[in-house]
Amino acid sequence: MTDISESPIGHPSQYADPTMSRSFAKPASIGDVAKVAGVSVPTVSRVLTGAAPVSPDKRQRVLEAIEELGYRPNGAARALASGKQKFIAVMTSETSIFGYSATIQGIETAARAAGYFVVISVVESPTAEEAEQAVRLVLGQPLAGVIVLKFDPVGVRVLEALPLDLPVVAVSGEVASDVSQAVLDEVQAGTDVTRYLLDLGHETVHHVAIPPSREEDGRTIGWRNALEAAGAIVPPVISATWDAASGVRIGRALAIRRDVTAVFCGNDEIAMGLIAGLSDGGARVPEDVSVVGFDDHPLAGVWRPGLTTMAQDFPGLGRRAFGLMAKLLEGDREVTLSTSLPELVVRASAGPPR
Amino acid sequence: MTDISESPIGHPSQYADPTMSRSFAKPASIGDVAKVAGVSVPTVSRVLTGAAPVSPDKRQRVLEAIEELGYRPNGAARALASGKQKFIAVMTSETSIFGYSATIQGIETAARAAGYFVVISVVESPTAEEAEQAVRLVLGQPLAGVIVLKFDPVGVRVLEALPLDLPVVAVSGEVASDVSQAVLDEVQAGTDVTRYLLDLGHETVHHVAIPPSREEDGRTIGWRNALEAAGAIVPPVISATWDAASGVRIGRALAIRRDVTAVFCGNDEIAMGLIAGLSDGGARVPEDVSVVGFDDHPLAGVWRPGLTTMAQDFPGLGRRAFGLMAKLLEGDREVTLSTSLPELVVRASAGPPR
DNA sequence: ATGAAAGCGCTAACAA
DNA sequence: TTGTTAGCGCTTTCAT
Repeated sequence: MTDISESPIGHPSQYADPTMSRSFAKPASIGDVAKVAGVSVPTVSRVLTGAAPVSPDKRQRVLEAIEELGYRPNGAARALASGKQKFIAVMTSETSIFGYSATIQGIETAARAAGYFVVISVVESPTAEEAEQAVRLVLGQPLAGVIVLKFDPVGVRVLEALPLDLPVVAVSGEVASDVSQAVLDEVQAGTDVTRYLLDLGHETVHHVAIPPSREEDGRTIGWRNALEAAGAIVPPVISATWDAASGVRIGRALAIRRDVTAVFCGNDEIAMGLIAGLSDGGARVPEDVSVVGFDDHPLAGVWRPGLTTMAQDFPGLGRRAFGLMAKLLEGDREVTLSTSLPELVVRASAGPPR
Repeated sequence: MTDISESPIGHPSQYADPTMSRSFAKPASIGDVAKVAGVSVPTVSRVLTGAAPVSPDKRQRVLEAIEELGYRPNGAARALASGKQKFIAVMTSETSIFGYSATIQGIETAARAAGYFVVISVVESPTAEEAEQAVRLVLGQPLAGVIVLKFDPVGVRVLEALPLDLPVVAVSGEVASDVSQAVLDEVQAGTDVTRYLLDLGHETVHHVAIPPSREEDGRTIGWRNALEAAGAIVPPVISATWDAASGVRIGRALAIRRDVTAVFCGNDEIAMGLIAGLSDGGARVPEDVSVVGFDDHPLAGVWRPGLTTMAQDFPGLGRRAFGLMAKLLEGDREVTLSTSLPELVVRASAGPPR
């Protein structure tokens, strides 16, 4: 394994005093500032928050005192006294997978613009107990609201465990009627890609599915709908994991089958893996097999052949989710649904059947 | 562009009362619980925190009251009274790029295990003003400490703006002596990959660099060291952006040059782009040009040819960073440095020169 | 084991 | 414009 070394790299002289060495000095409080500036505590508070006007000279003295003492307001006290919290928790099973991280990024961008911070709460397993435990821990923190990423069963469990007497927004997944929700119309999108492949001349389309959030994910449902509407046979769903390597394995297995000419993959990582596995097995893409992905991963355009895929605007999804949260934060309790439709990006991995 | 629809999806009957419809009801406090349970406030606190023993019957009554009222402790009040905060801010310029998100994931995992939550603070531009503003905002929140991702100039600025009278840990970048820091030995790693290519028989190695954190990043320095030590000529550094597409452009340009037989890329996305560009330009990898990457991106093994790369343990880096934070949180002010060495993963994208 | 009292650092309501 | 007085909801002494 990797070597890891750990070593002290210096003892700054200001910490040489043994009485100081074990903890950080107690920070200056608003009272200290008031004393140094020769004003009352609320006056300091007023220059800090701008809640009320302060005469120029006092304001100046306060500012100097703050500078001199290196004063920083205590967030906990502020939150307690004002009743306003600035943290939005994002509860999710994942932070690294493309769709998740891009969505979180969108939430963060919108939250920051509104003066809020995003707190990450990862819940690993989709059991009711773990969801409840995570919710209890999270709600014990000073939070303004919670956004749940419901791309998978973990999100479903978390949302079930969450009391609805505080601002809650769900992202993606099945639409519920009691919570504001930002979603992508994956059913329609799944139908659209499948239709695209059918229109290219393929007799049917095989589907490699991502792990579903409940019974079946929207992409899979859309795929089935399109096939049935076209009177095409509906082949059994092939299940993959979130990992690209599972796509490789499936691709190798598919390479020897003459009956598969078009494959719709539940996401781009799987599609890229599938293409690799297919070519490992001697099948050419798109000449022998057409492959389309889902999401428009940053590497989809760099892949060879360029991956045709359904572009999902995850950052936009995240921003819309925060938009719904912002409404709740303002006191508007109306439950609203924000939907957007993914768009096909045509590159080179799909074409007419051989 | 994408269609976005937004619509109300229901007005739950319990909110029909107009007096309730514009805000959430005031939550139960510990005093309410005490009243219902017929005990004192501190007793409720004791069953909540476990700070002191409580008789079984009172504990039971308290638990029932909590359940009945749907009581949840107020995090801000708790933080203020106890002086203990549970949030660790991670200040970074990015959350989606592989190295960043994998590191944050490692921090989160370790933090969660220790009962802490990660707050994301994104700083977009590497100016002193923006860094100071971001620091001011972040430090106005109830935080236990701050971890700075110093992969780039933004991190450098943020660290400069950060007062050191609270727990601060830096991740990666140049080693400073006044802050605990978790790093990967990128200089050594850069030397190692370059050496690997040289040993394969290449006369020299070209380098496509990622945006550097200050003057030059460690990977580039290591590359130069190896070349100089071997007496090889040092070609000019080729600069790329974080984007894989920049690798494609560079690859196309490089495809027509006979003098480049080996290229060391600053990260895997660029390497994948480079391979795509090279093959677009008619050059074969590794027959005509050997390419190695850096990081071991999740798709590196799925790429064709499989990408030879320096594997960086980002989640481990994040965990080590939190480990240093945990020491500071316990009051140990010793400034320590934790270093680990990336390891070469040999796949198929590099070989002997033609 | 339990309660009374004090106080964490700040903002809000009220006078002046 | 400013200061005084009260809390915010919890934890922490300190008695008992």
